[in-house]
Amino acid sequence: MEGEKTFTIGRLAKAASVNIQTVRFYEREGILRPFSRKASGYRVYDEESLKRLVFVRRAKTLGFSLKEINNLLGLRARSVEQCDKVRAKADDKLQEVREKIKHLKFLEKTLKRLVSECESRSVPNCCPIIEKIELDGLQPKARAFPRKP
Amino acid sequence: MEGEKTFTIGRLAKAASVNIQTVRFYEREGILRPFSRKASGYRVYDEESLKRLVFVRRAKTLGFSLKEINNLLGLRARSVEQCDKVRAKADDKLQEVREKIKHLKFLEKTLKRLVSECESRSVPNCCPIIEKIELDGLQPKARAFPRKP
DNA sequence: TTACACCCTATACCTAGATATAGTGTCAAC
DNA sequence: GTTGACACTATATCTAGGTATAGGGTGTAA
Repeated sequence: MEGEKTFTIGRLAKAASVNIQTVRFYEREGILRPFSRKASGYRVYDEESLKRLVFVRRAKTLGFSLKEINNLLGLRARSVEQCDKVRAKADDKLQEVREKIKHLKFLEKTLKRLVSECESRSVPNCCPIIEKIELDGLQPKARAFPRKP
Repeated sequence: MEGEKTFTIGRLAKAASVNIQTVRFYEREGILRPFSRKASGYRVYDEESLKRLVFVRRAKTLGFSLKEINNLLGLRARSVEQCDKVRAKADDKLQEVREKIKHLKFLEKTLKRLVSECESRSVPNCCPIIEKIELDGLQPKARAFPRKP
């Protein structure tokens, strides 16, 4: 319990490839507070902070807003009463994540085909137009439960 | 070749659940130009426009910027010379998409576990803390090719 | 032929998410 | 004990991606 590594804000920022101002910004936004402070006022971070920061950045690239990310990270309940609400929220997010995966897989398929057709030179003038391929299949999506009726 | 459905900007926007101003904004940004214009200056859109618009919106939720989306939609080559460059770009994007899928799948697993533990009441005080579960596993990621050495 | 919903351009404004700057304090090494 | 890298707060600025408003034209159904 002594080998716990700590970071200054600068080292944390560097480790996560994030601007140092961004780390302070996240603190103001309530997303990442330092583990503690030194007498001088210097922020002290631990390994958990780093994991959290990396998660936040990654989640951003997946299209989640800071607010959503904060909610994700706050998904827990301390009592049975809260439990149902938390479970519901987690379940909503789960559906959302699955939708994203589905769409990304379609995009993956499309890109894969584009690349392989390019490589095999099987298509005259080389590359097919992605527009056409892409957009079919991402189609209809009659929503079973419209969000805003 | 006559049954081609067309839209006014308002109908297009509605069909894609997008603000009408946003459609004009996308046009200024070079992302979605109307199929044609009426004599009055009214924009005319076709089915392709709708598909494209839906794709743009979807890609946004997957964490792509408008610039990236534009590049995705423009992935094509008209000559063999251009081909290699296009293939390379598509391949880059493909890797990126796969990374996103990977991270989303991890998030999916975590959420799934959270939901099922909540449901089974297998954990005292109901819900586990997502923070801990979440962040392990999303770890290290020593990058084979650092972006900015 | 007017009324109403819809379209046009141009421009202003807004929010999220950072990023930069100014002025000052800390600390480790020399 | 000074110097250089780094930290602090506070505030200003920037970019992306929209969204709203003003002032005016269009189209169609009563």
